[in-house]
Amino acid sequence: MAQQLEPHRALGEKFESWMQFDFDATRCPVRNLLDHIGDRWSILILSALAGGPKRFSALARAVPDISKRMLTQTLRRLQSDGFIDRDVQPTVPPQVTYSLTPLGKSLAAPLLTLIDWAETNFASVVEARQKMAEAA
Amino acid sequence: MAQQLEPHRALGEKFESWMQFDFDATRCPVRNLLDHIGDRWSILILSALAGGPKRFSALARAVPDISKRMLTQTLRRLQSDGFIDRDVQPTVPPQVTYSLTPLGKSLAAPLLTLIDWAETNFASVVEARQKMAEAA
DNA sequence: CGGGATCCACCTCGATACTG
DNA sequence: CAGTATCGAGGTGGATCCCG
Repeated sequence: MAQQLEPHRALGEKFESWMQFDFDATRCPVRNLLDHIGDRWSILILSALAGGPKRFSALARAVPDISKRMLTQTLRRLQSDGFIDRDVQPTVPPQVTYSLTPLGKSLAAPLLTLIDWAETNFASVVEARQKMAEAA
Repeated sequence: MAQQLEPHRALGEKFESWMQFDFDATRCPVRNLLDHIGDRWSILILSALAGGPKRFSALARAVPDISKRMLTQTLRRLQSDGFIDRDVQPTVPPQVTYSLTPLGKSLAAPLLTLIDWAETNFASVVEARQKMAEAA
């Protein structure tokens, strides 16, 4: 067990040709995480919830261009992964509040680090892209 | 300028119905970054290069289940985004070495933080998922 | 060795309509 | 308010073959 957990940093000499071995991405922690929250919406939802519990409609406003379909789907996924809690108040109309679990909060920390990077370095990124475009 | 840069954390009261305003994801730093490196491979490539410059075939070994097509495509993208440099030695056979630019290195830092999280919390994640599955 | 070009299967995702 | 159901376009990405 735990035999092949980090092939992408330990460059092996055991692989000779193109991709002929049984690499299982689901057993690699990084790949596994990325396969679950590496889509377009999960990180956004998690970071929105990092500010505190929010209702379905509040999340929809926080991520303006997400559809109800994708919001629901993403929330279900994050819930089944143990990152968020879903609290339903059976009132009329119903109120459903989502919040981070302890595990979710722990994940949100490095995510917010990444978000901070994006915000503070956005100008540099745009500038770099323009320079690369000019060099064409 | 910079008028609507972070709608997903500042929950506004200015949005009343479903998605009828001109939100441009490319102008949001977080969305912009995610749209560029939020695919299945970019983060893996960047983290592989964080360990130092590597050649094409070395990267292919580092990310075992990527195809040449996707590796090339991802590298081109990261290059045109200013995250990596491409150095071609016109020998026979050719040697092409990729390395992080300063901007790429700066991005790699928060990425490695995330990767660390994945590796140290993998067991907890698996455990959480099993508990959620049982509760079905 | 390090690609490029082409073809095509999947499958994610948005749009739309309906519901308790 | 907070979803579910269905349909269909589009884009991602794998497979394969070729090249300097």
